[in-house]
Amino acid sequence: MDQPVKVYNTAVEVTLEVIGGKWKPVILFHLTFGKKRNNELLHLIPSITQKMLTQHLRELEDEGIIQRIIYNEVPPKVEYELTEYGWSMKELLHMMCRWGEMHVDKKYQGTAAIRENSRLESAP
Amino acid sequence: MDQPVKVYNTAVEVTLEVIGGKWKPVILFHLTFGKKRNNELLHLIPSITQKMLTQHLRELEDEGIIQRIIYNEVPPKVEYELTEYGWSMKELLHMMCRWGEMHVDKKYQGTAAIRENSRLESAP
DNA sequence: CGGTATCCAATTGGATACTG
DNA sequence: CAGTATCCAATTGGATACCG
Repeated sequence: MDQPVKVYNTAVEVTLEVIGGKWKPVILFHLTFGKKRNNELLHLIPSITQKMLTQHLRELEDEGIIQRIIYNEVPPKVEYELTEYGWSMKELLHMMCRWGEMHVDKKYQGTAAIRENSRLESAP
Repeated sequence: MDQPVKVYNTAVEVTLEVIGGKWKPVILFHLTFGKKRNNELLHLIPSITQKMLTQHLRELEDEGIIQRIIYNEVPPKVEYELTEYGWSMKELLHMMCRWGEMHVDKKYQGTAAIRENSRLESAP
């Protein structure tokens, strides 16, 4: 009875609470292409530090967006992957990616670029 | 020649640079429903302060996403609206909104709610 | 009404060293 | 390999007072 109810002003704020912050969308974006290990993510996101990566992975795990898979091996092996629920973010993440591609092409023409073949371009 | 070129690792980072942060998506979301005045935005986003609102409005203006319309009246009247370019974010913002609505319904059932009739639900 | 300016608190981010 | 722990720097956010 009378459980505390949090009220958001718009649903956009809800989404931001889950994927807000500097790194979460980037991490999740990479995971939409499949399972990734700690070190893989560090290399895919060169400017992130181990501390920030771990911190955000834990928060995403707590939200039920991703899950850790721990293999009992030596040396240790851990993989991160989207949960079934986490996959519901794929469309949104890819839309963010496509908008960014458009923005670079249109506004930063020649003065900014996107590394490697991480462009979605015509992909779904 | 040899103008400095900024390299992003993924296009998602580009998008975050434009609409990242705690308030920008919320501000823009409200603007997708039409022009808004300073005071209107303050009431639509009760937890934002005047300082933060102004600061983010200026940044969005610099990016060419929104524009200020100053009416020469007494008392002063200023309105903010999306630029034609800014409208290209509408689909993304509304998708963020819809994901948030789904998340509240699915995960916070009963313990969180979205204020007023700001839900999109079946809207485009 | 629609802001600035200032100052201070809280949060976030990063470098480095160390652990199972 | 996959992290913790600690400490410090930078950025962000907020309260208050004031201005055109």
